[in-house]
Amino acid sequence: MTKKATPSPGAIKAWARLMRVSRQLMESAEEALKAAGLSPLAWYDVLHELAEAGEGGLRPFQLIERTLFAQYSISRLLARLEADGLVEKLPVADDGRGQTIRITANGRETRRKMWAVYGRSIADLVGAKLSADELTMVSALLGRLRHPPASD
Amino acid sequence: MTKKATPSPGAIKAWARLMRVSRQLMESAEEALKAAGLSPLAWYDVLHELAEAGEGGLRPFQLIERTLFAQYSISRLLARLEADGLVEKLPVADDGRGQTIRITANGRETRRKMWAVYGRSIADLVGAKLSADELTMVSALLGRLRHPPASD
DNA sequence: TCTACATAGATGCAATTGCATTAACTTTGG
DNA sequence: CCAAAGTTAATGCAATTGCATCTATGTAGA
Repeated sequence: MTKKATPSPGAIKAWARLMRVSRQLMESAEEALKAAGLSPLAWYDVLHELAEAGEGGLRPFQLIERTLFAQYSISRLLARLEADGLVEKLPVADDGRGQTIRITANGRETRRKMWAVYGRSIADLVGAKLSADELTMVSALLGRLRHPPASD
Repeated sequence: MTKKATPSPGAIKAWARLMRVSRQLMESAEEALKAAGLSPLAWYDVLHELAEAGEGGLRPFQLIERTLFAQYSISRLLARLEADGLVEKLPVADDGRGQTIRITANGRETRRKMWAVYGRSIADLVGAKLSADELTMVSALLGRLRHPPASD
């Protein structure tokens, strides 16, 4: 009998804090971007992955794995990013179904501008609130909650 | 010069973990409810607040304060809950604009059923992953991130 | 009292999301 | 080589969300 149907008060509190705080912080960051006239966080996430991927770009399904967005969500997000000239879609040599998404110079510039605001939000909302050790501890503890228990 | 434009690597990592883990866990819980043929988490949040409030009920604006949902979101959610017979709307004696929302017996029952599933998710996803001390630590650290820095 | 302003809650409309399906390939197994 | 099954990405349509506004009521000050 290791399965508990009802969580401990400590677990409930940790859960509640996690849900509430993450939502609040996310909204604060989102708000800051909007106030600066920039695009939503989801755009940043994708541009960030693409920037890290470099010239080789990424396939949409790889973006799905990395960002955890839904397939249709990525499909539409990429359509908007392309319409805005932030990414380009290239055919894939050995797979006629697929495409490779590559960030454009314009996309990199947009990402840079977004980071100026987003990074400051992170610094203000998290960096300024906890010490380096505490940050490490939070990361480690949250890491143990990953579901399924894997990857970074 | 205490304002940092760029967050430390530790802050970035903690932020990323927080956003990713909270989303994953939320989705897992949401999925479990759906798989059990139950309503979404937002319904639970509201029913929970109303159940705690007791016979006196709560005004919609109080629900907004407690749940952090948007005004229009609460307005529509309550309309659906009422349509399902889970809550009832009562006029307020001394304020003709307002109403008091009270949970019904049916609503309490629905909340109970949802908790059976939701509680198990919390136990599995959080309670089973960290010790009591670690849970306390997570709650404390996350508590320091509340924004604005206040209330429980 | 009357006007100006504030607060409570609902809602029209456009944009976004989620679900289910589809179209266009690829791969596998006979 | 062919049929069946799998993968990749897009999309029609309904439901939900977000924004801005609106109605109704309450409050404060001239």
